Amino acid sequence: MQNRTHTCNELRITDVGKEVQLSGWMENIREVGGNLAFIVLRDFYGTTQVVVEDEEIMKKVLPLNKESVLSVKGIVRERSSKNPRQDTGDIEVVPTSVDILGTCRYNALPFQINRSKEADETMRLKYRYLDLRNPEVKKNIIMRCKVVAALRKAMIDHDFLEITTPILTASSPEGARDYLVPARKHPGMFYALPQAPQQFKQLLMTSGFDRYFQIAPCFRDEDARGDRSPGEFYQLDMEMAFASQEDVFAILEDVLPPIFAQYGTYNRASAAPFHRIAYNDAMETYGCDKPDLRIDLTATDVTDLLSGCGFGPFEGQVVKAIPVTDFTCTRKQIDKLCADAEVISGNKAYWFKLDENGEIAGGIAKFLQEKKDDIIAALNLKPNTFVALSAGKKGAAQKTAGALIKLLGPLCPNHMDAEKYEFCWIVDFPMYEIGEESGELEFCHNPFSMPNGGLEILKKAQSGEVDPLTITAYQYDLVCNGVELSSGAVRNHDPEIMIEAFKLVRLGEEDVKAKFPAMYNAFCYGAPPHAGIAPGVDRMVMLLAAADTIREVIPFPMNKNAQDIMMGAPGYVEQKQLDELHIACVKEEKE
RNA sequence: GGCCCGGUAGUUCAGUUGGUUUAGAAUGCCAGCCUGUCACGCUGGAGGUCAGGGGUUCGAGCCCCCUUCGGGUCGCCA
Repeated sequence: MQNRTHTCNELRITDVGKEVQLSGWMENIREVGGNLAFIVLRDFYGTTQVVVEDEEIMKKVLPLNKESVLSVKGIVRERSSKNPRQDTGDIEVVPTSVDILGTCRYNALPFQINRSKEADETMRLKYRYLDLRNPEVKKNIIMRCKVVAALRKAMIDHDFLEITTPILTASSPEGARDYLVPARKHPGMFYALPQAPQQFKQLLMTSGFDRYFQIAPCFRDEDARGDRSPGEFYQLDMEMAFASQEDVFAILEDVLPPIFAQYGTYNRASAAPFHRIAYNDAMETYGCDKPDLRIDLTATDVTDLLSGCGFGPFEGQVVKAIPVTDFTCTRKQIDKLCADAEVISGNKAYWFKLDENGEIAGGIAKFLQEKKDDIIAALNLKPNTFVALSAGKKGAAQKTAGALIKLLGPLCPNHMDAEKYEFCWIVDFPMYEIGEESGELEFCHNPFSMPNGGLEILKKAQSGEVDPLTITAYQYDLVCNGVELSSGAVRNHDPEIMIEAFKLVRLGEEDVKAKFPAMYNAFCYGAPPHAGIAPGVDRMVMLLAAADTIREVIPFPMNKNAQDIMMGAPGYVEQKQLDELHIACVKEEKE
């Protein structure tokens, strides 16, 4: 049975007189008196007005609840009063018959469809199928589909093959917490859902595939954030054989800007080559490893100048200063800025101003008067400049400065050109760090990256000639507007270098073999140099949609506590299922 | 797990140092009226365990404590 001849966004003045059939949801019915009512019929494509003048049809539709699904057969007629704000606003359909295809049994919905974005998020997620009826909400999902299609096309055009990799795989010993799946045929054993197809894609390189990509689902059992959905997310995962860092950069610099410019809320995106900032420089200058380059503010180290100025919290600490010229914010905004920075970073923020007369005033000014001239010279201050300050151990001072910069940007429109996409590469990540808990040398990121300097530099570190903390890796992040889109690396494909890299963190060949058996063994059979990266699809779409949270661009998102309250996941299962899986649940003991 | 913010009609919110009849508004819902609406309009109506529990007080939506739920953030995210 055919339900429609046209969609609800198709009929125009040129269709007047045609006999048509439309189907969709009854978004609204306006009964204006006598025997006259107007129905707004909505489908995926848009809305069309149906005018009810017939008594029989009126009797049929008036008792219906809004959001019931109708099929309307009728004649297209020119409206006597047109609506220029509606695509189909020149016409209306006069029904000859109305069929009810799906009744909405409730006259009170959990929220009004076209205002669902204002509703409580828990309600939206519980009734996501109603939330998604809102064209404003649906829009982001449609855009996501188009972006994914464009990414796929661009990658295929660059001679990448999309290859799917297993979802049920082995638990990996490092990184995030795994989602485990019990193995029915192997009591006590578990599969894990992949945190990323990392090892598989490197094995594909070892297999001789030259260019791989995949819109890959990734699963990590970690807590949520506004830009991090719990449980699962998608990456544009890619890897290239015989490739350098430059080759990877060139691909993404070619693939991403056109897609951002075409689909983004803002139509400007940085052109190739993207800015490159060394990790240590980013931390010094922007106070974070994902700077928002739309903001032109930077932090300056003023430790030598201010740590001994007499202000207690600066005593013996690293001090960072962020000058903001032509500052116009109120005292109230400054207080909020400092309070917000403290919430975000966990450290207090301080400030002073160089007022219109060139005097140091406000905030901690009284501790600075003695060194006024030095301060003005060091920071090159002009009148009407606000200076935000942070202090603490190096990391804490940087982090607070980073929080201040990201808060100051939106507060000072003259220091932020917000309506564009500004990409940058963060490069030269340190290979090793001193672990906070262990106090010993550990891998800073992942152990698969190629150290800058290769085998030689590792051997020098081993012999004490070189400080291992100064070794950098061919590891890079792609950042856009302060959002980390992606991490990637030139991989360590040489078993000898791998063993040497592990030696520095007190692990031997046996440990490498035990942790990454497939990859290590594969590399022993001749592996090509290779490099790759994996931009997060959800985060890209979030940026493109200028959405407040990542949940706005995921069709069926989970809540912060990793629950799908619509489906009831996670949920209890039948005892029989547990028995088959050899699982006995221990009741959680409450203290 | 720590810290911060929040929970008041179906929904979004207001609610004054703690004190005025029946805790308000908007929207939605229900009823009546309305022949060109398009956020239709007009009149009327229903709708509340002020998240739950305990405390302070002559008196608590408001102050204190506990619990719970939600959001943000830190930890965490090779």
